[in-house]
Amino acid sequence: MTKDDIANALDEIGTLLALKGENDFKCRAYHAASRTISQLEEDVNKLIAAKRLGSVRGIGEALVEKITTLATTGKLPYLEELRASIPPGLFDILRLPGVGPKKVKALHDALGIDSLAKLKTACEAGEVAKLKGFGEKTAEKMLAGINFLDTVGNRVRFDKGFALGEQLLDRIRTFPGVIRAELCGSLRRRRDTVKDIDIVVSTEPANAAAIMEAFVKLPEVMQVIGQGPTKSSIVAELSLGQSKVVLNADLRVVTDEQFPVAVLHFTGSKEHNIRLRQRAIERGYSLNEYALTGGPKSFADEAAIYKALDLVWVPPELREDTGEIEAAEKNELPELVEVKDIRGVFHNHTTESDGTATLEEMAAAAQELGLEYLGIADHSLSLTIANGLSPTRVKRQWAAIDTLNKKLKGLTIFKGSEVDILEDGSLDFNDELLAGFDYVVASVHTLFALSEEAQTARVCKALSHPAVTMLGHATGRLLLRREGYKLDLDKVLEAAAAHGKMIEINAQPDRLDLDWKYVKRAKALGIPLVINPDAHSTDGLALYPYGVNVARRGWLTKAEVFNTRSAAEVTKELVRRKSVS
DNA sequence: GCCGTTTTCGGCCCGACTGTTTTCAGTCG
Repeated sequence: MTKDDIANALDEIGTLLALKGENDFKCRAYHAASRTISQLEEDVNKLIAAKRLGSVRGIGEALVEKITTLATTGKLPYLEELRASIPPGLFDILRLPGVGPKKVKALHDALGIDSLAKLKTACEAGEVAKLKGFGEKTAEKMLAGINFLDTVGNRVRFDKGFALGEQLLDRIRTFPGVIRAELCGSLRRRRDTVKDIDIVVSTEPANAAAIMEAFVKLPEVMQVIGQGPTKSSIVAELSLGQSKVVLNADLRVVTDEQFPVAVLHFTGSKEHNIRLRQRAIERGYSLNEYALTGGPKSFADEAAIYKALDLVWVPPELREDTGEIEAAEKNELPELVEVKDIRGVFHNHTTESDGTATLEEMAAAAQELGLEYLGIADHSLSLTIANGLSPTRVKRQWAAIDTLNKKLKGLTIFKGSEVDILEDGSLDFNDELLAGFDYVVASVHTLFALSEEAQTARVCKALSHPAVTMLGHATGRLLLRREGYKLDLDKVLEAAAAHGKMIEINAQPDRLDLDWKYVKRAKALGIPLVINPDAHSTDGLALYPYGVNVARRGWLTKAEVFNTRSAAEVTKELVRRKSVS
């Protein structure tokens, strides 16, 4: 059982208990434990073996027992009994906006509703509106929710959400009376996917109503969910080329004095905020979205609020309650890597395999971006679907790179390959050819359906090969579209650490693979990370900042990201690695 | 369910908005 499996089980228990009408704090304890387990940097089995699981914050006697049972037997009778007592269709109903566990339970208890289909029928028959605590509007909203379930309320990729958020923000900043406006929430925290857009604006109170009116009438508005004097919610849409992005967007209006506190509050995460409020209470204050009651009256910026709570300013990407409060207390937060620190990238394709730009065009684009070096890593022989290179074509490409390197000023091209990891964990080129590359990115592109055990062994074996420099897109996931292949990532990270390999943070917005939680674990194991755009075009090269977001969420400093080094340092290190292999 | 320098019970972050009520529960973030 992986951490994620255990975390999913605990999360499910929390939801099942809520649907049964259990004490909300008990449910929250399970959800909190789920988060804690999924973000654990240590191996959960080691914690169990060392009898240290109970010392983890939020995990007490009862949870130690359940987690131990899960981890050692792969099953949990308690969860199975809960599942048997709750119809699975209730989870679907729970997804409707404005419908929580209490309403789901009431519908089930009173009308026996256990599926969206039955709920729809009951709403249309007027049965739901007659229930105590329900009414016509509730029934209408549920019907609307059922119809919109496919488009609204779903998470979207960060880059798409950010595009819509920035567009709304730009428009809001032009409203009369707006003093300051910021994107908050998960967009500001740079999460890989987002569920909504949070925007905070400051103004004189007299302008608030007019700003709300203008907001709900923006051209992007599909639907107005709510409109009050200080808060309005809409469903907004934006066309992005072929695709369309639809998201909820909330706007909060505050005075300019309240602005820094409001931005802090709406940046979240919820868990980070809870810790800050507890800290405020310990100091005799009370923190809400408007002020730190009992403390300083006004704040120049967020840092001043943190200071009042005896903390240094925490970068938004770290605000997940995964140790940042403790680190901020001791002034031990890392100095996070920045986009400007990236001096080159390694995993990129050309027209030789499945890219759309030639070697020369890619080089020109890299120079345009101000990069010092560009690694070319086209696909290897067996990946015929991507026009993988034969050894002959590889050698021809090397000659082309040598020629280009003589001509170029200020840009070094490195000779790499994205070599397929074959089924048995061996590599798709022979050792002699592999030795001729400056570096090798090893990736899985086939046989996604192998068992976890086989897949893990396959990747770990590849990592033991002396020619391999780094592991490409570790899990093969496509955000919101495809799960990664089954893999014990903790074992993979340990193998990478043992063999001194690097791991890529694939910056493609639909991959962002390695996930930030594992980036943190890789950091703890001392594994160097490399931010790669996996570019298949000149435009694709410019995607690496999305990988920087992941690196920052994984607490990485400049020194922990290999491609922040200069071309000369990179050359030296790649040569050194080849000499020891 | 967890937790403890107001310790083994009684708390558990805080507020806006909606729809149902007639003072509030539920949901959301």
